[in-house]
Amino acid sequence: MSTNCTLTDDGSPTCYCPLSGVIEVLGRKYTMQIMCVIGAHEPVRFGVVEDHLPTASTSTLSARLEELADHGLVTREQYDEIPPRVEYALTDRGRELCGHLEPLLEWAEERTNRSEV
Amino acid sequence: MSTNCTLTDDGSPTCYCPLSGVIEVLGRKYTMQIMCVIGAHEPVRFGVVEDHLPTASTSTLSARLEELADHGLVTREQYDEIPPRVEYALTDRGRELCGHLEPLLEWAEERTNRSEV
DNA sequence: CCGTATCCCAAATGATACTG
DNA sequence: CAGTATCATTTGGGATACGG
Repeated sequence: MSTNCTLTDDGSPTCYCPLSGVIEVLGRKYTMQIMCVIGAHEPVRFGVVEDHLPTASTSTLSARLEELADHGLVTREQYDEIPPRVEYALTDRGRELCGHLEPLLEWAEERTNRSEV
Repeated sequence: MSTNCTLTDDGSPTCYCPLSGVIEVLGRKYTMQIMCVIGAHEPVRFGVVEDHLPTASTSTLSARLEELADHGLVTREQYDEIPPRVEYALTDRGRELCGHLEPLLEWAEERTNRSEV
């Protein structure tokens, strides 16, 4: 249930031993990016997300989106029009998460652009 | 090189299309946790990290640690004593990263403890 | 247009044993 | 103690084609 981590001997932050719930999803490929893409462009259609993650396949994107919806991080609004339209947006919790993710990705991006590929 | 993302039409944050560098490593299992464990206990020995991530195998942990070192996020200090001792700590960049990771994991932990497994 | 269903392959993780 | 090497396995992810 909890972290079962009582070793923080120097008063610094606790650690986060268990690997469950949201973290597992976040670890999957493209998940963090998807969250941020939605956060930056919501409401956003499937195709747009796809455009932003050109290297991700349809099925992967679909899977990620579903997982995120299952975890209550994004909403999926379907409009029965012709042509069909579906819009994804963040839930309140998703927005919370995104607030943490954005600075992280920004940081990672900076660091990547220095010397690595 | 860059994000190639110029679609931020509403003035909100940019998005982070490419999946490279640090993010790739962060996506691997246990990476975020390892960073935070080191951050909370540095300098920390291999066995201690292992104790904090009971479900991770030796080889996985070893691989992660090496990747993190390769990316300049952690340092590895080896003392040629008997018994051998190795200590891991964060680099400046690692600490930066950890600063982003901690709130994220904290948030994730809270959320996980609510209803999910 | 927005996906889901399938199949296949590659990568990643786990388990274990053995060495400096 | 701190790993590395190896092997087996699982899982994730890519491609594709078809359905609503």
